[in-house]
Amino acid sequence: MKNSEVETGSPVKANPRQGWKQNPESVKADILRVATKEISDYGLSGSRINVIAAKCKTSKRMIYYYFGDKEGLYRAVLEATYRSIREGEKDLYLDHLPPIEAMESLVEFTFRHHRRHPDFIRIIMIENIHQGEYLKHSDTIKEVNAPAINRVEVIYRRGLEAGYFREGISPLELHWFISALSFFNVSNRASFSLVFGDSLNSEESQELLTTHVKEMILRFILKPEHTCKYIGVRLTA
Amino acid sequence: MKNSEVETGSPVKANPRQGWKQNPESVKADILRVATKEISDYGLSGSRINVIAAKCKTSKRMIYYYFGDKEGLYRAVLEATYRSIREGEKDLYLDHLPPIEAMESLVEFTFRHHRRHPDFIRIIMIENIHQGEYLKHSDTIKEVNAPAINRVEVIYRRGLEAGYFREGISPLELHWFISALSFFNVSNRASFSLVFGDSLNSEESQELLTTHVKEMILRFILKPEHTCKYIGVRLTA
DNA sequence: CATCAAATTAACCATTTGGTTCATTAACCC
DNA sequence: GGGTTAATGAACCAAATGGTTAATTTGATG
Repeated sequence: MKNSEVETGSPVKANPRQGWKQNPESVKADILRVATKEISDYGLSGSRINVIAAKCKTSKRMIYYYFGDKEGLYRAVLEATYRSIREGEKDLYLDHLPPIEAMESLVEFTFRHHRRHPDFIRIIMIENIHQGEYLKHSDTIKEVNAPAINRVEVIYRRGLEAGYFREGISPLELHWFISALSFFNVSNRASFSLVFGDSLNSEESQELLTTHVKEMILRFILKPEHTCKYIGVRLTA
Repeated sequence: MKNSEVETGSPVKANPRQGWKQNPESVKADILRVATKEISDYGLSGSRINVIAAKCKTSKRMIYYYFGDKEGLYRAVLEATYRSIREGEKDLYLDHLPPIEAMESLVEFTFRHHRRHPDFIRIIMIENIHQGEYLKHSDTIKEVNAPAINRVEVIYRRGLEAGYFREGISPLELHWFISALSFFNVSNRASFSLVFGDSLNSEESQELLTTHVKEMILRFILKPEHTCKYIGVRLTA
C-alpha cells in the first residue's frame, strides 16, 4: 500500500462496483473476439492489452485471469482462429460431384473462403512472422487441419480412378498450390495493389481471377488428353 | 542537469569518447543493415530501437539523427529492401531465349530469387500487416518495380507472336501468379510445415516444387495444341 | 589556426506497457 | 444463511521504450 492518499479503506465509499453479473463464458468469448481483431490488426507486439481490455466490457484484470499473459491470449486466439476457419469448411460437400467438378468447386470455395476471412489470413501471417513459434506448441492444430489434405486427396483419387487426372501428383502439394494462390490474394493485396495498381482488386477482376485460379489448377492435374478437351470445351482458350 | 552525482564537469575526466572517426555513410549503412535484420525478424513494433542501436557500432542517438524516428527508419528499410531485391533481378537476361524457355527461366529464377531473400519477403509481409500504410507514401516504389511486369509482358508478347501462347492473358495477372507461388513458398513456410509436415521443405522437394511451379505456369499460358505437345515432350505427365 | 557546421556520445526523461495487488461481490453448497 | 470459492474491478507498479538534451569532438574552410 503505497498510495495512502486514495481511499482510506472506509466502508463508506460510494458504489464502485454494484450490479454486475458473473458470466465467465461470455467474458472469455468477448475477450477472445476483441483480441482476435486487435492482434490480427496490429500483431502480437503491436496490439495493446490495455486497448483490448478497454474494448471489452470487462476489465484488464480478466484477461490475465483467464489467459495468464499476453502470450497465452495470443495462443488462444491462434487456436480459435484455426478452429473457426476449418469449421467454416465443413459446409462443403463434394462427394456427389464428378471429380473434375468437385475439384473446381473445392478450388473456388477455398479461394472465396480465404477472401471472406482476412482476419484469419492476418493471424497466420503474424504467426509466420514469429516463425511458427507458438504453433509449435499446439497439439490440436495438426488434427484440426488434417481434413484439408484429406479433402484434396479424396477428389484426386476419384479423378485418378475415373481416368481424368494424371498420376504422381501429391495431394499435399496440390493443397499447397491451392492455398498459395488463395492466401496470397488476401495477404499481399495491399502491397501488390500499391506497387502494381489495384486493377486486380475490382469485383470483376476478382471473379475473373477465381476462374483463372481454377483453370490453372485444373490444367495442372488433368491428363494431357483431357486437358485438351477441357480447354476446348469448358474454358475459353 | 539533474544527476549531480555523476561527473562534475571537470576536465580531468578520463577519456569518454576519444578516437572516433566521422563516417556518416558507413554509419548510415550500418544502421540500415542492422535495422533491416531486426525489423524483418520482429516487425515494426516488435523491433527495438535500443537493440538496433546496440547491434550497431554507433549510438542510439544516430538513428534519430539520420532517420528522424522509428517510422522513418522503417520507411528507409522498406525502400532499401525493395530496391535491393529488384536490383538482384537485373542479372537476368532472357532476350536470347525462345519464348517458352524464356518464360520457364523467368519463373524458375523468380521462385529461387524469393527463396534466396527471406528477409525481403518478411519485410513485405510486415508491410502488408500494416496494410501498406508506408508504401502508400513512397513515390519511388512504383518505378522501382515497374520492370517486373515489363519482363513478363515482353516474353508473353514474344510467345504470342510465335504462336505458342494463347491470347487474352494479362501480364499483370501472370506476374501475380508467379509472385504468389514464389512468395507463399517462403512466407508461409513455418505455418505450413508445422500444420502439414515439412516434407515440402527438403532440398529435393523444393527442386521438384520449382519444376512443378514452372509447369503450372506454362500449362496455363500455352495454347491447347502446344500444351499437349509440351506435356508430352518436355514434361513428365 | 580560429571558426563553425556536421557528427557523435552519454546521460536523461516522459510515457507506455505488460503485469500485479488487494479488496469486493456473486453465486454455490451444505 | 454462513462459509467458501470463483469472478471481478480499481488502483498500482516496475521495467521497458521511443525519443531528447546538452555537451563534445571531428574535420573542413577561410
